[in-house]
Amino acid sequence: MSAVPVRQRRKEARPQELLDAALELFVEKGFASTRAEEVAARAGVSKGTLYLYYPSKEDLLKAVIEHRVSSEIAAGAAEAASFTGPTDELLRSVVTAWWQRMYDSPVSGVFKIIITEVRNFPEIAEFHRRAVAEPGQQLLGQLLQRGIDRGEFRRVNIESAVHSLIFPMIMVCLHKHSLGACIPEQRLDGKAFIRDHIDLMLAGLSAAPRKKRAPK
Amino acid sequence: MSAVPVRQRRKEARPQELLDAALELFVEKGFASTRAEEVAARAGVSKGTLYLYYPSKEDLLKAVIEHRVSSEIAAGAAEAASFTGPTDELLRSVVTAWWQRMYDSPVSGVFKIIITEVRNFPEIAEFHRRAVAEPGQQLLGQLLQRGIDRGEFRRVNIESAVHSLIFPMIMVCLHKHSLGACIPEQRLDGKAFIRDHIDLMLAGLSAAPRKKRAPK
Amino acid sequence: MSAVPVRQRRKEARPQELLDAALELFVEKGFASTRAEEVAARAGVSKGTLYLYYPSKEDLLKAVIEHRVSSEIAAGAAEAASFTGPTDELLRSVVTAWWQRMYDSPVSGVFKIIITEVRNFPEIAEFHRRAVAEPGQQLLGQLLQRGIDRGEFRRVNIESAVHSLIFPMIMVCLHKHSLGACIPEQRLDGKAFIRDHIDLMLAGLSAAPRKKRAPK
Amino acid sequence: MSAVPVRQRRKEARPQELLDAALELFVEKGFASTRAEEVAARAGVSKGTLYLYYPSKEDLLKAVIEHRVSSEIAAGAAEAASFTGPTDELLRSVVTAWWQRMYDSPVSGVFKIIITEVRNFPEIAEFHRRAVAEPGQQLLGQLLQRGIDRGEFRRVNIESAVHSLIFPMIMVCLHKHSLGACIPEQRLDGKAFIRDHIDLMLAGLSAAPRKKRAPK
DNA sequence: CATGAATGAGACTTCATTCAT
DNA sequence: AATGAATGAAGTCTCATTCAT
Repeated sequence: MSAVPVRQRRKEARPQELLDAALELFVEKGFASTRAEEVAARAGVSKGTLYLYYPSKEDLLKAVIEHRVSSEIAAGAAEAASFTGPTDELLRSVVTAWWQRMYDSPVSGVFKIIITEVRNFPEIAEFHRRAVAEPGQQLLGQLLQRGIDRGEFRRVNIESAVHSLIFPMIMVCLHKHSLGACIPEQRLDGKAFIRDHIDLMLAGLSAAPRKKRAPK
Repeated sequence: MSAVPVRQRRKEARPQELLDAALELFVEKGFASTRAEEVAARAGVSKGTLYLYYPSKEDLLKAVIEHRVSSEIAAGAAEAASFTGPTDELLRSVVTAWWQRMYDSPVSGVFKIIITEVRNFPEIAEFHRRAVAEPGQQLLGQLLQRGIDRGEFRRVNIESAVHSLIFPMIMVCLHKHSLGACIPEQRLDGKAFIRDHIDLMLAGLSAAPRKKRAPK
Repeated sequence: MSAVPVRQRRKEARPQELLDAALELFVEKGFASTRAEEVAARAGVSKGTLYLYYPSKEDLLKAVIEHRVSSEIAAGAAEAASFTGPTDELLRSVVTAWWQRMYDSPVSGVFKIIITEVRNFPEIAEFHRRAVAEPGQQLLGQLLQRGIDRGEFRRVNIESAVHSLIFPMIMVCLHKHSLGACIPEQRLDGKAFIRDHIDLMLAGLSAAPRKKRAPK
Repeated sequence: MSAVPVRQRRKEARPQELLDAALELFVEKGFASTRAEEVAARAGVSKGTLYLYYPSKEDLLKAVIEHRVSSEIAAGAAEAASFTGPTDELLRSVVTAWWQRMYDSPVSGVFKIIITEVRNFPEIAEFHRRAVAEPGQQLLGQLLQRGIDRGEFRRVNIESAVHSLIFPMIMVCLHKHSLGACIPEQRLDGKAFIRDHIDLMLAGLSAAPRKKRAPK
């Protein structure tokens, strides 16, 4: 109701607001094509203010990538660890929920940024390995191992199976922020697809008697 | 006298050489971060010459994306159409070979460019739909349909299954040109993974008696 | 309760502290390359406080230049006026002491600032003429005139002789704050040089046929 | 007569023209207060062209300082070395001519730049030592030594005498580009002063009981 | 009085594009 | 056709100054 002061003072909220704005824009237009001033404008501050919080556009990029990603990854691991019951249920409920939260949040865009920018900023690779790849591989690997140990799954190559499981999940995130954002009519129904995908995976992993796999 | 001078001899190869150089660099550094002069330099010509063949950097980008992609996609379709024999063999041989050729060639990088740049150049989306998504969906959809029709596969949602099958293949291409190019030690063995992936898919698609899928 | 709080106690010292900090920094880095915030920081206050005392950076510069310079100049004049005795003694004692006090104090840096900044801030030229050049010329001119009048010195061009006398003194000040501050090993021994310089000047000014200079 | 082409091509002359423009401006306004675009404009080219020749403003500064300075210094040494005749003549003719050429040329401004910028760019100190201070000290030191050896001069401290001789010469150069450029009416007559200065120096150095100075 | 978050004009530098040769 | 010098719009970043607290 009262006039908003031209110069607000919200030091605590600023970094977060800037990161949110930067994430949106970096995902939308790419890092190099996003102007620092646009990020500031979307966060509702002036150009100079951005540089008060992040010493350079590159530092902003790194902050954007690291921000919230680790916690998102960790969140799923905790739930999965405490789960009791058949492993297919675990995949259908916990993993799906985990993916869904990621997909619905702006964090899903981070995959696009990482893929786009690793070769320009190799520190990102190290961050990805430490905060994304290894924990993810760990989490899902243990999950599959649990299914195998409990006799629910066949003895498959775990690393490959993890990739078969996870890659489509990432692709849906990438799609959401690339083609999916351009041609709405052909937007893929992420949720339905992931359900089908997990079903297909579970069918493929299932221990039930099946005929030969052709020997190599 | 007898030898045609090098410059002369290469004249008609120029556009191709420029496209190759541009593809490499756009994949490596991204479109916005690649300088026109770099492309020219990698193609062994001067900056001015680039503009003789492509009126702008953006036109060069479009030419790069369209170049060879359609033919790569079509190649697989032809072979698949003429294949006789069990569908799992078709997937294992033709599809794998098709992927492998793509993966080994620079064209694999086009996926990265498309994902990165669609939102900046929406014409790319249309091209992708027409030249990549629809033919690919068509090809693999028919392939799965064939398996179902022949009683080899279960009646799965074809669209979803196509995505489960194809997304990891694309992800491996993306990986090759992003993280895989940065951390060699964790480079994923594309060929082995795709073999495992197709096996897992086939297991999941297999018509063999299996227990219920939990109703939603 | 009895002790006045530090902040309080310093309040009236603020302008002085700011000038000292500014002098140091302007001499060290130059006016344009010194940030207002640096001056404030060196004076132990915040950026805003600086602007409480000086309305702009340029005003600060002018205050720095004018501060203490006039009094330094005047100091020598008073002592010289009251001196009785041979003029060479006057030069050796009073003038040397005057130079020494200047050289040892931060005021010596003002010469550098004046030379550097006059062309950007022409008011400085007028100040310099009024507060430095004319009094100095006056003081030393009278001193040389006294030597001539007393038959101690030859009839030289007084203006030139003043310059021959004073320019090296200024140069040593400039050197102290430029090259001398960078290459310590080649730092010139100001005091010894000024002694030798005055001896050489006196030898040149001397009216009488002279024997060799008194051994060290 | 004919229209000057908008885009001239004069690659060979450009660096020189840019250095001349930069020297003028750096001397006039100081390095930090001179905009790169001003330098370009004064050289008659656009901003971008400047960066075609010098990768940064700082590199331009270094090029400006090094340009022509060494050769100016060396020029005097050659003439002095070949001189035969009384040392006072040598000082009066060769050294004066050497100074005069320096003073009349834009190179005289380099002293101002060096003094102003050494502390910001310490590489300048090393350059100065190598290209200016040591050769100069060498040249004039030998000259004085020659006078002493020939019995023309007293046995003075050579280093100090060199400074007494040279510092006023430098000061006149500094003056020309600082105060002298601001208050024309009080512009010091450099040539006359240097003549008087050398006379005074020679009187001070002279070994013999001397009569009055030879009338001009 | 003092603070320091915020601003925005302005400086350095890059690079797509042009065009005389 | 090919070159590469030249341009200038545009982007990153700095910093003098303001002002709400």
